[in-house]
Amino acid sequence: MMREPLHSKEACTGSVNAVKDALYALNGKWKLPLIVTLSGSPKRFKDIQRELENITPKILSKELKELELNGFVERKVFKTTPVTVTYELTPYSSSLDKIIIELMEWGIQHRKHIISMRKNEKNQTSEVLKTLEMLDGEEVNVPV
Amino acid sequence: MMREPLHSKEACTGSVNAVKDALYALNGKWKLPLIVTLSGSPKRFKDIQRELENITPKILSKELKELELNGFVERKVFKTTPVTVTYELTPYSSSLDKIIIELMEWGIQHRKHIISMRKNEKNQTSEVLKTLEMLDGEEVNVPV
DNA sequence: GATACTACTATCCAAAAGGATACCGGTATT
DNA sequence: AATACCGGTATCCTTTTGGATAGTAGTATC
Repeated sequence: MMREPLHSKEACTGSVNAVKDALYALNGKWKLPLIVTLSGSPKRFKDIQRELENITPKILSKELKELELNGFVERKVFKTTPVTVTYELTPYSSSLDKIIIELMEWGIQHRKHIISMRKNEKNQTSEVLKTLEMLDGEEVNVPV
Repeated sequence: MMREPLHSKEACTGSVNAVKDALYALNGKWKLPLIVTLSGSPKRFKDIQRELENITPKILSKELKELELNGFVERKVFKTTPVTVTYELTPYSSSLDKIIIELMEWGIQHRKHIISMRKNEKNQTSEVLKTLEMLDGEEVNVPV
């Protein structure tokens, strides 16, 4: 299996960093669920907490700040009494749509690929079996 | 800013998981650099270690196993004396090309976006300034 | 006046990821 | 016989990430 080295070592460091930046923007346990939640409509802090069960206020606060700094979410404060704070997706957040859809499609086919790899392999190590357990459960990817 | 909720809560959990699977496959500090390294040519364990400076054998071993379990890398043992072990990308690993390129392009434009956001903002919190320090340095994304 | 709701922050803690260092069995070299 | 290279493991430690729990200031409700 040979391919063009596409990347000279020097030139490609920047590309790797760009990919890392992109991955980092979506990384962590809650960013995707948060984006999905807000894609419905703007929501208030407590509403998000209720919708994403199990997220603690500390984590929610941190994740919202990160999304805001990345320009995906705007925080709006209304001077009602008491104040109302809403979080909503920005137009810029739509720039994520394409890569999210691509990642989703790839993820779906990858699950299928892993399952078919499993069936074709006769000699499986225990690690591979661990993967397979995870396949039947929630996670697909690499085992511990 | 309103958008179609694209996702009913129930239907979309699966999609979120698919995206998470995809992100997980590329995640961690070394997977991308490893894939890039092997995209040049198959390499032996020690050769990879030399090319990716600072990776310890324990981490390299772990990462290679994960890439192998995901079907991106094939480990080949040759019965020379002493044995020679090579790692090479599989044809299946090419399925990553598209999303890697998209992530790269998005990452590049995101860096520009963040920089221009910085210039347009007058009132920056200290957290935002932290981001900006990182902009001048190596990392782009979300601050601490 | 007591309780409750909102939008958080503070402190402490656990799990996961990553790394430093040392070592192993096998072979080859001098 | 001593040293060096290969392909890793084993053990321990640090950093990062995420979470549990409690509390805060302000307002409103009963």
